[in-house]
Parts: sequence; structure tokens; C-alpha cells
Amino acid sequence: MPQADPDRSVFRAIADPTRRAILDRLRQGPAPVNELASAFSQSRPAISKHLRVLRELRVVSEQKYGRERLYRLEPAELKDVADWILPYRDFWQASLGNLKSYLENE
Amino acid sequence: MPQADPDRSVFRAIADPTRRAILDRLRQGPAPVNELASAFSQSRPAISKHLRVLRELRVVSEQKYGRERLYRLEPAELKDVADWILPYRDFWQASLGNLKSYLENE
DNA sequence: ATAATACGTATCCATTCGTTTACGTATTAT
DNA sequence: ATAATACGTAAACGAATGGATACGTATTAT
Repeated sequence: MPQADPDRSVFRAIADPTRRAILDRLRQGPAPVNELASAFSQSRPAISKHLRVLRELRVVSEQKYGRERLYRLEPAELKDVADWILPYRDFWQASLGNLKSYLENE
Repeated sequence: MPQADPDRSVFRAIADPTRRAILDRLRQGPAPVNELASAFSQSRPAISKHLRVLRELRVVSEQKYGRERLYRLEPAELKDVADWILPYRDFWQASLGNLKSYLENE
């Protein structure tokens, strides 16, 4: 039975811990692939594939400089995550509020 | 070769679109499994498995009432996602700012 | 007591994922 | 011209994922 169409959202991009680490690193500025590969002690092709996912989901962009390719953070799509999580904020704030008043009444 | 230790973070919980839909539904209040299964036109065991993932990652809690089990949203862990995404906010706000000034200067 | 309901779990299967090794290509250094 | 560098891609593989069907168990209805 064919599986439902795969998730092409940014949530898939950030599902993998290595990809999140790559994004965290890119917040400090663009980086070439080799630097990322050595930083995460994984093979270069592995990182390349992660970067491809990030690129296709438009969370990073690629720019060629000679034989290097600089990957740059493109955070616009990450806003979808922030927007999705926003309505939940009320809930955990309410929970914290409940805990606070609970503690105060003890 | 064994894969690196699997991601047990809340990011895995929200990686799947069905699980996100379940969470969205639970924001309106606790629900039994059958209601969720019919809402998403998937088999009940499939939903049960998703709920198990959500339960293990502490994004929902389960409570037995007779033969029903009510699943309730536990949003505390989702705060990790909000915290993770927070530093990126500056970036996309900067991008929007650049776009704004770009448009204003044309 | 028996039947129906609400659920979890076991098993199985196809697909996807993350990783590695091997290879090809473009660019720079000698 | 040749060698070295920086990278992407192909192929292969085991592990994990998402789903379905079949089954077992506890609870409620008759």
C-alpha cells in the first residue's frame, strides 16, 4: 500500500538533530560543506545530503565561490514553525500560572 | 553500521503531520482515541501508535475513564521548540526589515 | 452470562531515512 | 599539463517509520 505523500514541510527539515545543529551553526554565518562535515564528525556526503534537504525546503541557500559552496541560513521558512507553535504558548503559560498559584497557596 | 542514537526529542513528535493534527485537535480539549481515528480517516491502531509516540515524548497524557482513554495536551515539552526557534526570530525579522527598506527605497 | 465497545499490542510490509564507500566534475595550485 | 581540492551524486545497506490486519483484554450493556 502506498504511503501518504511525504511531509515536505519545514518540520521535516528540523526533525533531524544533525540538521538542527547545522542550522544552529549557520546562525553565526555562512559556511562551506567541509567545515560543517568536520564540525559534526560525519562524512562529507552525509552532510551534503542534509544540506540538500535543507536547501529543497528553503531553509538554507547555496552560493558558489570558486570551488567552495557557501551555505547560508534562510530563516523565513522557520517562521512557519514559530507560527504553528504560537497557539500552544497560552497553554504552557497557563500551566506555569497554575503551578505558581499552587505553590503560593501551600 | 548502526545509526546514531535516535532522536527522542519533541522535534520527532511534531515531525509527522498526523501527530501535529492530533495536537491541534487536542488544543480544543481532551479526546478519546476513536474520535481522533475517525477525524483523520486512519485506522485506530495507527492513531494509537502516534499517541504512543506523543505520550512517550510527554506531549500528551493519558487518563482512563471506564473503557475510554482520554488523551490530553501536555504542552510543556513544546516549549523546547519555541525556545529553540527563538534565536532565529531575529534573523527573519531582519530579513523582513531589509525587504521593507528595500521597498521603501524604490 | 453473553454480546458489544474501546482500546492496546503483535506482526507484517512497503517506504523512507541516515550513513558509508566509490566515483565524477569543476576549480585552483604547481 | 598534472595534481590537489571541494564538492555533488550514485549505489548499497541496515534501521526506523507509518500503516494495515489480526488478536487479546478490560469494561459496559443486555
